[in-house]
Amino acid sequence: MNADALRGHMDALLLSVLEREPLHGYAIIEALRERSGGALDVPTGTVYPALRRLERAGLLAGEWASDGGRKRRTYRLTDAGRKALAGERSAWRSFTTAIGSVLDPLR
Amino acid sequence: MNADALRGHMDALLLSVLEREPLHGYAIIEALRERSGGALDVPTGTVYPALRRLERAGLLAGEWASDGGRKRRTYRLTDAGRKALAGERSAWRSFTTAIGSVLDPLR
DNA sequence: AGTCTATATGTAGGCTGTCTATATGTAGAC
DNA sequence: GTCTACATATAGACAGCCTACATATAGACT
Repeated sequence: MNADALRGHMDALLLSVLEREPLHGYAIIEALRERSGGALDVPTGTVYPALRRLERAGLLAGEWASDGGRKRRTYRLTDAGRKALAGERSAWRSFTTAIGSVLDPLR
Repeated sequence: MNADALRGHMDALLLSVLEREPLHGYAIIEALRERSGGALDVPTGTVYPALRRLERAGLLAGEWASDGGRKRRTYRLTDAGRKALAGERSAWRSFTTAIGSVLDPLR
């Protein structure tokens, strides 16, 4: 997976994986890997800053929790985040349609 | 169309639009707009440097031509470019499958 | 006791490709 | 003589993803 290709789609991925249940960063990385069948292996240096960014933007709400001695920051979708996710899904469809119409010789 | 979303897919678009026939930069921009039904309106400041980059990489071959007083630089796919296009198409499919598997709730 | 792996978060700095803004010039319509 | 379409190009800004590094706990294994 080319790194640049992910640009601008990271937000959609993070919001989407948090749609069903709140998760902490490490679990999000695993969820992305599992859901994509191993294709998406996003480095921590990408995910943690992105989560903070989405939190600052009000799309996620983060909260510290403890599991034994380990500290986790669990994120959940806010209402604004849920709306943003709908927008991201719609944008994704437009995007794939547009690129596909150029790339796909059948259309 | 979000600018960042295009990142890493510009090469595929340019190679693809040049697959059938050689075109010059301005015509490429129009072709992208037409093929995508207006969704793709790529600025000149993106296309011209990208074409030069692809030429440097050996995927395109450019040649100056004149139509009356107007000078055009027409680009055609090289053999390497044709191979690269096949790779880009394959990468595009993997990419949409991966993102789709996370974004699309039906899967 | 020491090492290793998995779990868990985070930052600094680099890279690179897309964008905005600007510059230059021809052709043709009005 | 002005406006729009055609045509190419560059400088600099910007954003976000990456690599590399730093830190720490838990548990297994030797």
